[in-house]
Amino acid sequence: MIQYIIYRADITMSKSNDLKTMGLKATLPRLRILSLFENSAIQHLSAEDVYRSLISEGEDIGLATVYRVLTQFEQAGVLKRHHFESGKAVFELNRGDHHDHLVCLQCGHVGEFYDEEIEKRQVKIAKDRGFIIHEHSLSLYVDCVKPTCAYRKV
Amino acid sequence: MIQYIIYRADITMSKSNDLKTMGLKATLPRLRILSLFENSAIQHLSAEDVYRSLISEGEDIGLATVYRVLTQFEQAGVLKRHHFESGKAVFELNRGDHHDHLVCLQCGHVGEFYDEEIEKRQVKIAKDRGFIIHEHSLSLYVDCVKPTCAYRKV
DNA sequence: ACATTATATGATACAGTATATAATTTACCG
DNA sequence: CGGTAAATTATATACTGTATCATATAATGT
Repeated sequence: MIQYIIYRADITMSKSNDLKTMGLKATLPRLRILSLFENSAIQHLSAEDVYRSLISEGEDIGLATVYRVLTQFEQAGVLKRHHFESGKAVFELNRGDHHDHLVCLQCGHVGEFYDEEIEKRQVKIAKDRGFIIHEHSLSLYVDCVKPTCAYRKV
Repeated sequence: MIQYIIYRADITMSKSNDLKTMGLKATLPRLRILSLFENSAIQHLSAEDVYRSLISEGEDIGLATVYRVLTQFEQAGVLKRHHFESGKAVFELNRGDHHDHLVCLQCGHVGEFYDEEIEKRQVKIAKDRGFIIHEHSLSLYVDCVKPTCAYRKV
């Protein structure tokens, strides 16, 4: 019992200010979800992934809450939402940078890359057609050829 | 009555061989859907778009059939399926070329572009990381600045 | 042409992802 | 602490898409 109090206090100490500065109450589900993204080895998680992960840790959290919090975090700029070909949205921590994705069709692993030249040409292509780029989505769907391809299936 | 026969015969004449060469029976729903994509001013249509369009033309078609036929056409290489941010899949005629998309967030209009340099760099990026590109998806989400932005909302 | 046979269709039920509702619980602040 | 406003939970409900199965249709052989 005492350990639980300490654990919870620890999380609250380190993260509640982050939540408050984005205008959100520092509730336990929000702290748990934020911690999960910061500590998980897997960067890209679906709502279902988050839900299952917290349930398996013994948290009493609802799926609706997960969806709601993920959307709030996205709006607050803490998470980024991506739509890959799976049909379900995946989320990752927004570390301030921009990058595109490289998704292995064999193992589901999601890698990241950034190419200055591609970025420039995208802006030019849109501009030449009379548009202003709001955002873009570039995903390369690949087949691993490395023996290291043994990641968890997303 | 004679006009109807002529119309139907006309479609059957021109398109049924196309369907047969892909191992599909030349049924009326398939001919209708193929015609729709070939004649529609809007290139990118969702399953719901196709269904509504055919219903409004007086066709007695089921939504399940539309989904089934669209998937068959995709597998046969007649259509290409895309997942934009809307969450629902859209289809377009596969004219053999490759192109990427430029989606206006204001009006939903979908434009196309192709950039040789971007294509090359994508291949190189994947190769450098030990992957072979299977396919890729690049979509620019833009805000129209042209007064001509008055297309139908997707 | 017609009958046969294999396939396709369409209504419905169902699966999966995501959101809306409303009663209960929780966090915040004096 | 205690009051209040907001968040959570479970449930119901959208919405996209697929599976099922009885009926209808197209291709094939005579």
